[in-house]
Amino acid sequence: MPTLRSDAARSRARILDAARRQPITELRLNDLAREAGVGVATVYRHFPTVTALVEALTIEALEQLVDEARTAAADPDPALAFTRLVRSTATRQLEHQGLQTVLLSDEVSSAARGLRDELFDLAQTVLTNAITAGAVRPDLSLDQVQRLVCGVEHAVRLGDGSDRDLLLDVVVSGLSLP
Amino acid sequence: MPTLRSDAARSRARILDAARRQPITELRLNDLAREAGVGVATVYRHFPTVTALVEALTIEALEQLVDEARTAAADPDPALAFTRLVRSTATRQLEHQGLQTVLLSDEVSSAARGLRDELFDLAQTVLTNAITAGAVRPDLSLDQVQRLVCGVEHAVRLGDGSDRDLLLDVVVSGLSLP
DNA sequence: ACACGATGTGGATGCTTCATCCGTTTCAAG
DNA sequence: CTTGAAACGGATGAAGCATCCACATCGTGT
Repeated sequence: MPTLRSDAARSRARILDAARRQPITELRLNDLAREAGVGVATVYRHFPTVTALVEALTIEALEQLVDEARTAAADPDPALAFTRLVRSTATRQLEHQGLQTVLLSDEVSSAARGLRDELFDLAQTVLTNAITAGAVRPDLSLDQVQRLVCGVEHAVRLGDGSDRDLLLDVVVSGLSLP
Repeated sequence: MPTLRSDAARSRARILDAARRQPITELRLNDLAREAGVGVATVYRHFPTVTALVEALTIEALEQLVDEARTAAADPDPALAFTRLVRSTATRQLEHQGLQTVLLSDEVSSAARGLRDELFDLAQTVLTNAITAGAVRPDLSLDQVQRLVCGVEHAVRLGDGSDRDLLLDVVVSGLSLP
């Protein structure tokens, strides 16, 4: 990746800045350009697709999530490690609406893909350990757990977000063995 | 509601027929008109908004769901009644992608609203009974349960749909008290 | 049977949004 | 300072959406 020219870096920052100021669902690139004080073409040059822009907005959160996953994986108690990881994932996904897209989409940059792969590796280990320890239902794959977390995210978003912990708790206890 | 003229009825049927042939997410009304062999205006006259069309497509499923809810509510075992209702709701929602929209949207016809209200009444009763019987967590509202079901639906859709029962079971056991 | 008002039809049309192209400007290396 | 490469911006065309209105069809009353 070649170093960015100074004006290009300035434009990029302005675009990301403006993008952060509006809900991710109504990202109209044309308006975004006006908002950021740059031309439309500039937006499209920096971010060829909407997904690319979303990825740039959420890569930081993804890094943070990977960090938290590492910490969770280091927890000696497999059950605790699992619930911590699930909670972290849900929390980050709720804070950054684009994260789910990046985690599921195929058209992400190699940087995001790298982080995602690392996250999945960690999560797979944590899940396997939790199952081995008898703390979590053994009939679920990582993919299924991940999708359930996305489902909870969806459920929380349908409300005002205040019952995040409660809904998450329902699913976590559903995943756990008594 | 005045009786439909014969040609109007024919057009309406054609439109609904064509609409059923494509995924609800990509309902482009213009193409739909061509597909159905009618003019664009005809589509818009019969169904002023996309939601109106979706509602027409799913009202039958909604009626069926209300029926199932009545049956479930009649079950003498409160716990069984609850899980049956949850399963019915999830199943119907998965079969008819538009159902969730109709259940949550504000801009539905009075017919749909009536059915929906009846469904919610039944569901509220079933939930209250299940809680009273000690079968279900007492700290959840009907709205929260409904949203969780929508969440499961979302999770199933993210996959190929084959693990519907499994994912649903996770949430149901999360809702249940041991 | 038929005439006529009411109801329904179809596609041309204008409007909004999206994304690309290309002439002009800005940067920074030599 | 010169120069070529990189970036900029807005005009532009393509695409979807929903409306409008001139014409066709229905079915009722005579």
